[in-house]
Amino acid sequence: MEKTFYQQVIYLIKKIPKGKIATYGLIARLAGSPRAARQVSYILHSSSGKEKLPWFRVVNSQGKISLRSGAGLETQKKLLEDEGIEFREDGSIDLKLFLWKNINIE
DNA sequence: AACCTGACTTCGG
DNA sequence: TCCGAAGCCAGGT
Repeated sequence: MEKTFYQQVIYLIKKIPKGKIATYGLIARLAGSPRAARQVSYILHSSSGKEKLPWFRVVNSQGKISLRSGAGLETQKKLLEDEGIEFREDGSIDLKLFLWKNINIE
C-alpha cells in the first residue's frame, strides 16, 4: 500500500525530534517527491492546525523561516528558540547543528 | 478538465 | 555574493 504524498509528509514531520529542524526540500525528498518542496509548505499551511504538527520545525533550505513578519514568523522563531535552537544575527539557523538528519522511515 | 497559486529550490547573470 | 527568473508538484477554484 502506498501512502499519499500528504500522508508521508505528515508522518515525517511528526517524527522530527525536538530541538531539530528540517527543510521543505528534505521532507519532500523523504516523502518521495524531491521537487515537491512547495507542496510541503502548502500541506503544513493547510494542516498544521488539525494535524497538530510541529510545523515550526520546518524552514527553507537556507535555514531561515519563510514566513513574513506578522504571518507567523515571530511565533515560529519563539517556538524554536524555546526548544534550544539558536538564530544567527540575520535570523537564520545553523543547519549543520540543528538540521534533522536522523532519518528513519519505517 | 484547465488554470492559478504557493510557508520552495536551483541555476544564471 | 546578491538578485531575478524558471522549474516543479499537488491542491484549490
